[in-house]
Amino acid sequence: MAEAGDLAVLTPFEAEIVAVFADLVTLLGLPKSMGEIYGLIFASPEPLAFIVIEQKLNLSKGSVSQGLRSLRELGAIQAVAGESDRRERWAATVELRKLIGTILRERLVPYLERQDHRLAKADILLAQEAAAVSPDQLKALRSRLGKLETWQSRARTVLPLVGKML
Amino acid sequence: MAEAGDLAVLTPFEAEIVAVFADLVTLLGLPKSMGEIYGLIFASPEPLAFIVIEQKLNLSKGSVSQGLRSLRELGAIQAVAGESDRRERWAATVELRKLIGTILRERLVPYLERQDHRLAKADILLAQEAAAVSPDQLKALRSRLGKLETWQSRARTVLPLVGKML
DNA sequence: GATTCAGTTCAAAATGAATTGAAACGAGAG
DNA sequence: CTCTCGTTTCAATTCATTTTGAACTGAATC
Repeated sequence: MAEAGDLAVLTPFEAEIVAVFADLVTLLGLPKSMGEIYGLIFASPEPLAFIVIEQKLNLSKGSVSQGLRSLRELGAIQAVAGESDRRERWAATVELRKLIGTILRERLVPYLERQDHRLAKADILLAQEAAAVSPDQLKALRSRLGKLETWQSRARTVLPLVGKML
Repeated sequence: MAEAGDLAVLTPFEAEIVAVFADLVTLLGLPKSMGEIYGLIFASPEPLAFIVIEQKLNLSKGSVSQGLRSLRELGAIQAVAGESDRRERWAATVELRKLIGTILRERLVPYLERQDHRLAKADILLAQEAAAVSPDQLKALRSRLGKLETWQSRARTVLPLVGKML
């Protein structure tokens, strides 16, 4: 797609794929630059060097370095044995199931655990504070807490399922 | 749960539920204060007045006003006919299916549409730029684009489904 | 019709996250 | 051993978002 001397400019195709991932990543609450970097690598048939990414996306060295690191940690990209020079080249992990799985695991699982703790604690606290409210109100509160627990357990069952389907 | 003169302090139970929603809302990329407000209302057997929310959560009038407005727009809370004084009282919409449905609709649907456009455009652009890459590379790119389109269509089918299950 | 009160608005401040860029690093070449 | 080149690190900056608070609105009360 890109010719040798054409390092500094995104092709329209690349730009579109970059936008796709920038948007996805923003939705997930990750830095946009990370999505852009991944998108560019994903849109490239051959592995890309650091400087190419820096120039095409017009990002600072720092951002590129950080972004590559995070993507590596997520398992979204891999280093490919450099050919001629000493520069590293980066290729996309195309199995996105793994990628999405990792993101879910890193964000959603800790989230669900925090919520589990809180709901368990809320159960205890409600029992302790029960005396302070009327029986009717207590019943209403218990019902609400029950609803929260129901959602929580649904989320727990649905989310791994979704992970598998995608 | 709260007695008449006890307006300014969260009970431990309330605090826990507030934290549950603050965290949920943060995960969804909405302002934390919105989650706190909803959580407090959700944790209350009777409708709450503006000033109670302001004091218990220690938020500014501005935040409370904004938060209540957003929650109203989302259908997460409703005004309840004021009894004695002229203050409004707010009650939680406990059907969370609707709430979650609304959030999904407002965030995910527009997102999916943007992505649809981009992928369609990318298809065209790839055809236009086909000449610039080797046949092998072109094949690889087409395959990647195809993968994106597959995920996209899976997301389109899975997400409404999840909305119904939760 | 003036006053009080509940709530809203919006410009400015605060916060927090992402990005930058300069310095440091370290591997390899000479 | 020193120099160069590619990359990383991290403190400072920039940018976006949320929060604040003072001024304002409008409705009910006197």
